[in-house]
Amino acid sequence: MANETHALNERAQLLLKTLVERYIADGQPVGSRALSKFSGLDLSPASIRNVMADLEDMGFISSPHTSAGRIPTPRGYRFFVDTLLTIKPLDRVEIDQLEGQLQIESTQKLVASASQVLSEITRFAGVVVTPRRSAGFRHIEFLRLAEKRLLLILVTAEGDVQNRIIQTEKAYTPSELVEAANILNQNFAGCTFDEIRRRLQSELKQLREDMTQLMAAALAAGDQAVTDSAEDVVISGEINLLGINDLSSNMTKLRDLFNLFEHRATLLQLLDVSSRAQGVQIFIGGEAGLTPLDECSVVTAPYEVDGKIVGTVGVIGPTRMAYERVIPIVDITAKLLSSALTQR
Amino acid sequence: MANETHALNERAQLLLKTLVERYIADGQPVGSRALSKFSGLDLSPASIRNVMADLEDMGFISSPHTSAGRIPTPRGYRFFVDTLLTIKPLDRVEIDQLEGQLQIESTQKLVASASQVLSEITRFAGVVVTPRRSAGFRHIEFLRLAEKRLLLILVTAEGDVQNRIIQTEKAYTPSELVEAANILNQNFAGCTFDEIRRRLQSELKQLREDMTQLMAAALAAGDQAVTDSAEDVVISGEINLLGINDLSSNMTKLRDLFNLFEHRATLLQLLDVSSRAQGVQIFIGGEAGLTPLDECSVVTAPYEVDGKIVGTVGVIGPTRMAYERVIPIVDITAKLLSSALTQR
DNA sequence: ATTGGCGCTCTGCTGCAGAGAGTGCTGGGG
DNA sequence: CCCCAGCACTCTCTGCAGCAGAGCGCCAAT
Repeated sequence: MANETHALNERAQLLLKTLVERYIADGQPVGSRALSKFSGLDLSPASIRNVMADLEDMGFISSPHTSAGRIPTPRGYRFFVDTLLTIKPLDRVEIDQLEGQLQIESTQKLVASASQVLSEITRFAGVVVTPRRSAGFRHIEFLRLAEKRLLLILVTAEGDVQNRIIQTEKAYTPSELVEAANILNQNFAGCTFDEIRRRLQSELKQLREDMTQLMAAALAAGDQAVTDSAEDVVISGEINLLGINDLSSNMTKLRDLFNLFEHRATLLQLLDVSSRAQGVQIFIGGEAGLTPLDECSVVTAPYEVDGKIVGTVGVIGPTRMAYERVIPIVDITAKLLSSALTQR
Repeated sequence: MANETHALNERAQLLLKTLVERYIADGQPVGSRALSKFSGLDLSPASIRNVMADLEDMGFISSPHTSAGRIPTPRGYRFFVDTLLTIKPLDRVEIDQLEGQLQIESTQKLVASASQVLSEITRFAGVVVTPRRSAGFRHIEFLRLAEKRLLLILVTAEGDVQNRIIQTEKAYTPSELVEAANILNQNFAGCTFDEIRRRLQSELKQLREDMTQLMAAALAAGDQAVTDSAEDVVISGEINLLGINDLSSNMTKLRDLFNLFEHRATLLQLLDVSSRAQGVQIFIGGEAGLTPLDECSVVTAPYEVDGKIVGTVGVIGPTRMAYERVIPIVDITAKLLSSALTQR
């Protein structure tokens, strides 16, 4: 008995597979009768019951109460997705549809639309971790708005634009502004902002005093750009989860879940794990160590720019989800995102 | 009887007031006994019952069933907030706290933080309609990223910055880019984009052909800027509403409500009404004509820039909310927002 | 006009019985 | 040794009845 714990013969596997499939399909505990009908095995319910008892002993399924059918345990789901699941690839039409909804105008829009399309197509919540980037300096521009008010425009090496309005103590002439911009553009293009800060400090004496305020503003904007380019999580379609019976039956749990969504840092930590692996990863129930996700699963896949992993896309839905559908969707979305980002 | 319909004597008013207050406080239907205890009127429950019957006839209160107490009808709430409510102004500390949480770095952040602070302080959902602005052209810049890739930076008259990456067919030289920018900057500063389009069209022949693609891109960015500066609604703290029993007992209604939140246009329409009036406005239940808001109230106030109303702030919560607290909060927030925006 | 008292009504809880679903177990057959 | 029909058992769910609690409406007395 004990040495059988990890040996699942073919029949048991097939039964587990159909049980999980049936349960995912209609959310009701699955009884021996149903299983004997749908397994295709031509076994009587009585025989099936024996196998089910074994599966229960091994911790793959459990019964909510004596006279109900069986439902998969987290471990059962785990085994299911790891070895039993047959995923059918998306057909061309679906991929095109997916691709068509990505908005490639800007990185931000791309990420936001990816998250949204994931939520729309799966009817669960879509999440995307924004790309990690190392903001470097490329170009700066000072624009006169009013006598002592300037618009500062800063372009990072990655092509992100940062802009802010600054109040100055002195009224700069256009040529002074051009000069200040030139100093930065010609000497520091390609540098990180820390480098610029260091080098400016050592060369500070050589700068006219009225230039320093502009330089300081530029560096502040640069720091902001660095902060903005830090990782963040974009979530869409949380509302979809309101409609899922598995989750919304328990109001307190539902609230915990939504609180988690507001707590970006925690979520980020979870999703970052996924970016260390290749390909689609699945977290079932509280596997990630987060209690609010008890009844949820998270399906993630990393995406990359120029072959380097820079972020993660994913879907958060009930553990009872159609994995064979969600997995390829997440997979393809990650790939589409990668290629869209690499093109730019 | 009939001519009494609109005459509420003082006693009836006091009783209605305490009834609504008690109901708001603990959410239970209020019976005659409770009312006789809390009204301070030294009347027996039996007498109170008579008055309550009158109030029910007049449509101010109703009973969920025979042997329950009474709860206010929408009309009862209406009368309550219009004539019975005594609001206590916020004390200095609360105002300072409110003001301290507004982020004045940029208009966007300001609006977002206003919405957030409203939701945090009331524990309901905060909404802010972004300021109406008429995007005009001020300045443009073309920046070379790669051989056939440009970064276009467009500054509107209001100081908003629009930027986008464009693929060009031809590889422009830096001087060509400067030239294109100059054409626009020198001839069209201050114009609307429609004007620019019209005038460009008539002068098209005089432009070198290679300039037209740049101009087209500039106009496209301009249109985008106009679109971006259109009104939009920022909502925060929707999650708070999950915790409200009045709302979350009814899953379907809750979902309808959250769907409404996603449907910006409808919400915008509702909130725009408020910007036609001066001061705080209150919509009770479905008064606004939106069924998803049946159990909700919306408290709004317009905010202004330089004396002109440009948007609306507000709170969406259950009809059973502490109006005497929410009203001054919304009021002050609108004022703080006005002054923060006027300063810039 | 106010009020105490009485009867009425409606909800919510509890206990109970019967139906339905599904299991575990046992003993007989291939 | 595997399979399976049959049977007793367990648990949930539903409907029903009874009962207590809360509150009202009405009426007659003050």
